[in-house]
Amino acid sequence: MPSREPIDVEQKFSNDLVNLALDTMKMGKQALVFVSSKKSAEKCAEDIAVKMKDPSPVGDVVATDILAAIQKPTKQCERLARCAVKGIAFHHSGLTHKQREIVEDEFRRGNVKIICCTPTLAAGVDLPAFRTIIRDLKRYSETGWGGMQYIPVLEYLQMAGRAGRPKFDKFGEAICIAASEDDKEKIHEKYVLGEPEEIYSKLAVEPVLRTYLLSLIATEFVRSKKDIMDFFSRTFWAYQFKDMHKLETIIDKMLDLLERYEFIISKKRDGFVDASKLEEEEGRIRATLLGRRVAQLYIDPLTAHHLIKCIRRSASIALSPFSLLQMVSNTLEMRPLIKVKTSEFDKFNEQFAKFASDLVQKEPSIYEPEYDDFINSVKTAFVLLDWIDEKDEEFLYEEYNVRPGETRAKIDHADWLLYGSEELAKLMGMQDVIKHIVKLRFRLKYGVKEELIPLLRLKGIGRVRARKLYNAGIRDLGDIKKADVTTLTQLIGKSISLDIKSQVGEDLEKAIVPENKRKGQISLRDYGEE
DNA sequence: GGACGGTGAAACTTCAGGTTGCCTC
DNA sequence: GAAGTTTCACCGTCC
Repeated sequence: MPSREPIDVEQKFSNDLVNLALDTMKMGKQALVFVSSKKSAEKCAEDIAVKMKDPSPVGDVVATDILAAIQKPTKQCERLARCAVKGIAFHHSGLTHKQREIVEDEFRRGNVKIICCTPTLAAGVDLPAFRTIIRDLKRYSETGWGGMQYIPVLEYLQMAGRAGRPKFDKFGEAICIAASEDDKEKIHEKYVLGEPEEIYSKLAVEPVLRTYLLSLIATEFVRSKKDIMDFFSRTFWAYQFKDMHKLETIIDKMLDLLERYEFIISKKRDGFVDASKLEEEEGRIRATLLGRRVAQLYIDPLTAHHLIKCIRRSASIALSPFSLLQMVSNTLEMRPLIKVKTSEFDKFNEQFAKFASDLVQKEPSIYEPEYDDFINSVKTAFVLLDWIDEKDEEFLYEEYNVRPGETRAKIDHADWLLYGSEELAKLMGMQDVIKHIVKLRFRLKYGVKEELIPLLRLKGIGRVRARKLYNAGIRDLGDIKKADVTTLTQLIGKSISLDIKSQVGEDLEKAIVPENKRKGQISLRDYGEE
């Protein structure tokens, strides 16, 4: 229902967005406000919150929950909590999962009236509101023409589609804010009256094509060039692309690349083949052992190749956590990397100099275009390095300007890529590297220094409790056994003390039979860490 | 006259997000 | 390209 009667909104403040938000609340309704950056989402929420006179009835509780969702609240968390007191919130990828969940749940309960968000909330999350207010229809983009570009109509529809809650409202309102009369015309024409864009096949994206091609070969879904062409000719990509000849050239290029990386072998006529099977074997394409593993791991072959090169090189240097963290950081999968700001450029170059000898990849020249990505990967590695040095989220936010949610996402991705590296190293028979990776993954998972590893084997002991125990001189399972329960209780509380005592085989009460290992915990025993 | 605070213009900086993998003593 | 932040000059007030 694109058109309705004009709505009358009280122009109490100079900020239209604030007026609209207040108007929505006056009606007893809720709204989602879409903006184009994390910073803007936070500022908008704050702008609205400061104009609200009264706190929301359960605002304090929501704020407390938000702060409790993280070990050490950052400025961002405090900002969100301050807004939540007034029933306003912001939502973007910089929030932790728990905080996002709280904001979403409290919005559904009606305790949060307005959420200012980036497009995170447009897709995926089912969170309808009476109104969606779209402040920014332009977004910065480095690709294409650069600068600010109008977002696709499809995206606008995603956002506008959040307006109106099926069970509660008969209709919903999607409101765009225009900066000028010209802008108003443009928005009306492009978005309200416009048609959504055509959908394009994702196969056209190189990393996706590389990955799928290898996986088709690895699973023996295709066995020859002919099979490959048959398969792709039936895809949506080919349907859109039309020019099968050009498409074949692209696929040939990819096959060539995969063969050079030693992920596939194509059998030519001169191979050692039984004469009776010659015809069948001719043109046969197979995945190598390495190629099959890469496909199973679902990492981009280009990334896999980079990891393999680095692992090979690692044999000749003294491998450090930085070596491995930088190695996984400089991959497509870790993008967007944590960016080095203009003002930080010298600082990170200096800091990197101290680690330069640990590098397992070739260092690009400062004048090469790849250097940007490289130095960003160094910064990303530093963030992770500080994380395993037990720095908390607040420190990382202050030092690197990375928000808690972003830190978490980087840790998860790095772990996944390290797992992939571990598997590749196994196939390459690089036992030494594996030892390093396993240890690093463990430290990354819990964010701890090496010395805490023995204590983390215990259920109920994370980075904070392990540190408390360690500082009190209780440094391994033997120390736990010897330690007095009263001492332990003072450090980490009674129930956990009894529990860990039982985990080391001392049943002081009828303790629950402990699991030997936490779910998903990585074993270090094989690697001399007993 | 100097310290201090408030204000506004100018300069500078930065800019969304998502999924994938496992099984190990 | 534009929002948000920082820096800086300028002005008024107070001691």
